[in-house]
Amino acid sequence: MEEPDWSFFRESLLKWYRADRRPMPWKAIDNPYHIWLSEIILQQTRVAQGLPYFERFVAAFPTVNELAAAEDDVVMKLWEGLGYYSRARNLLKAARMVAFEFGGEFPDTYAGLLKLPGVGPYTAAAIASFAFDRQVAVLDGNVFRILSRYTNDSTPIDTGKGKKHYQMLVDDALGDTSAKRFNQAIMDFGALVCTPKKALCESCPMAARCAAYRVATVYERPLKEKKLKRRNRHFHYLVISDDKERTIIEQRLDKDIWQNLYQFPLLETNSSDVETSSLATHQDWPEFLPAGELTFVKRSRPFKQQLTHQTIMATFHQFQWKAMPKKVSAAQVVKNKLLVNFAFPRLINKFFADKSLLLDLF
DNA sequence: AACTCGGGGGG
DNA sequence: CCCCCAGAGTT
Repeated sequence: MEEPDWSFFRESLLKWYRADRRPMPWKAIDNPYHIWLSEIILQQTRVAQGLPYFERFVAAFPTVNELAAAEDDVVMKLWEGLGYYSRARNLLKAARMVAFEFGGEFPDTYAGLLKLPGVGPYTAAAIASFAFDRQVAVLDGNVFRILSRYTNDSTPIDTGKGKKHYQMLVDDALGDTSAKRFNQAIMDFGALVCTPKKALCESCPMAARCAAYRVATVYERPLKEKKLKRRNRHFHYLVISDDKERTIIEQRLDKDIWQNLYQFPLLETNSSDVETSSLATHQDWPEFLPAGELTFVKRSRPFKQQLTHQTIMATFHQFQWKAMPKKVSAAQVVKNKLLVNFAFPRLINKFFADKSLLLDLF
């Protein structure tokens, strides 16, 4: 096997690249706060999906010091709907670290950045190069795909060995050109030309020396060795309102999906085929809820939410409780109009959006 | 090393 | 239905 021609790769890439191919608001200005924020938002997230969130965060918190002073729930609400909520929790931790321990200044080295919560190898390299012009190459999904194709490499990318291997390759590919420019270029190239499914090989400037293109294995690269496992879960939410237009919600604090978000009191069962009347005998039925005082109102259709590692089927059981106390255990009794201030999973917001189900409780 | 953490877009 | 997306943290 012949040695990959990295100088050809590099020169073709940089010749192809222009900053305006994918305009992004944080590209133009070397503001470490903006660059850090954008990189956290874009982890496992498409630019089109993350962009509005970036704009809203910058508008709400123009500086890292202002973000650091924010309340947790406010940040979670801004993050609502974007997924991977540990990013929002770590975002706030890191902001407070920068603001209160580093005097509002981000670390300006790869190793220093790596110590921030939520900043791993990719993000540290991205910030170090984009904000501080450090000579480090990024290794993200685009880079795995491009390099495994260019070298027709069958090394799986989802192992420790694979990650080290491709880090070596991208370091070779980078050479001594500006990492700041190279990193932008290679990720734009992956998003616009060397895409996962319909790559533009016919107009690719590197096709002449792309090993996978030569032997028609482009769509077999990169290789993964692990298979995805999914589990099914069945949620039954208790939507309990009173005649003063208040509803009971609680915060998810367990180590599970949607940590720190809010929800209605939840019962989980082994199937969706459960009578509403049988829920009162569920072992997790809240102690503060006197089943006898609840008037059943309506049961929703099943709502399906497909996540990466689980498929969730949810049913919403609406009840009326006449003599609802002001506080119920650790849960909260909230005016319906104020529910918009709390961050909910998409699944629950879909229920809110389906007004035909609400039957003038909301 | 294996597992878990969301949600949306495209084929 | 599947896979992938400017990955990271925990076990």
